[in-house]
Amino acid sequence: MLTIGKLGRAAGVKIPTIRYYEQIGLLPEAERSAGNQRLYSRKALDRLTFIRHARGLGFTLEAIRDLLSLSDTPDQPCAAADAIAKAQLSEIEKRLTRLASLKVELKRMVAQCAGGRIADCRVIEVLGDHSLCATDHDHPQGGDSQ
Amino acid sequence: MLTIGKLGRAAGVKIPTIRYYEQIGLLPEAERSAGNQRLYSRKALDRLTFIRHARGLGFTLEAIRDLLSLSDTPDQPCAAADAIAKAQLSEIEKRLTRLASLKVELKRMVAQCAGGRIADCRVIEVLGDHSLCATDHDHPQGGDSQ
DNA sequence: TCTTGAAGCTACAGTAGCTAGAGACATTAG
DNA sequence: CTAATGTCTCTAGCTACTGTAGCTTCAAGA
Ligand SMILES: [Zn+2]
Ligand SMILES: [Zn+2]
Ligand SMILES: [Zn+2]
Ligand SMILES: [Zn+2]
Repeated sequence: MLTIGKLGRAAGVKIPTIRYYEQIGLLPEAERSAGNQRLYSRKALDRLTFIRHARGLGFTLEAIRDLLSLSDTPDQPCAAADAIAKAQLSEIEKRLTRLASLKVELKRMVAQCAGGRIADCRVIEVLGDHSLCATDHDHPQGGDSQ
Repeated sequence: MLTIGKLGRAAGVKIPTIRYYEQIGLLPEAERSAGNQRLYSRKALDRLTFIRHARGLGFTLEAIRDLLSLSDTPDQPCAAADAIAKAQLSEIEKRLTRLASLKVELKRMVAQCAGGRIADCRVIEVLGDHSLCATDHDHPQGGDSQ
């Protein structure tokens, strides 16, 4: 059995994060020692490692919750899991597209500035007027992350 | 003078967002009508448009705050503004790199699954074991967005 | 056995950038 | 004048944590 600190080091997850995952029900409530400290099994380490890896790939905690519950029913078909992964892939692709166009715009902006006074700064000018942009680079409404 | 609704429509910003920007001091406190409703000048519209455009390019509100205060001193050299833009560009480039490697991993995962039972699902398997990944795609610590 | 320092506990507050809702007041078109 | 729409303040909520305060417990050395 591992203490929370060892579990955290083993999985690469910070202690408060582990407690947070327990609090939101992503990890089951840990067993406790006589002195009320959390104790974790090997299985808990696997689960946390799964979570950490999925987070590293950008999945939301909600998606991870679903994936974990799917992985508890190994005989079911995996279509649902695959669908979650595909959705994540397309989300990432969407963000990539958007970031690529932001990059183009920012590069243009920075390159066009001659470096004089603020009054003549192309950066400030372009920020004030989208019609000076080359692309549409639309504003997103719902953003999650990384 | 514009009411908050007209200002919002003109700039493409939702009403609560405008009030939020005022609350955090990104927009100055608006003048009020006899009936206590906010009234905005053309200048306020320009400022909000600037904010919205910069947000659309992924700048944080803090960066925008700095850019706005720089643009109030038109005779200063623009190096500071350019530095903010360059920092934003490199942030975007960092995210692009990361997202590109996530995309590779996710594509691989999805492609390798033959679509059987969960027990044999490549998606679930890879999520549980990073050594099955082709790249490092490191977990970030501080994520902001889009 | 005693002591000390590290590790763990709970609970709450804070981060970014909004968004949504309740319940009251203002403005405007017909 | 009335009804519909717009706006007001205030509060709480979202994601995924992170940090703090003020305690208790544990492990190792003397
Ligand atoms: Zn410049
Ligand atoms: Zn633009
Ligand atoms: Zn599968
Ligand atoms: Zn991996």
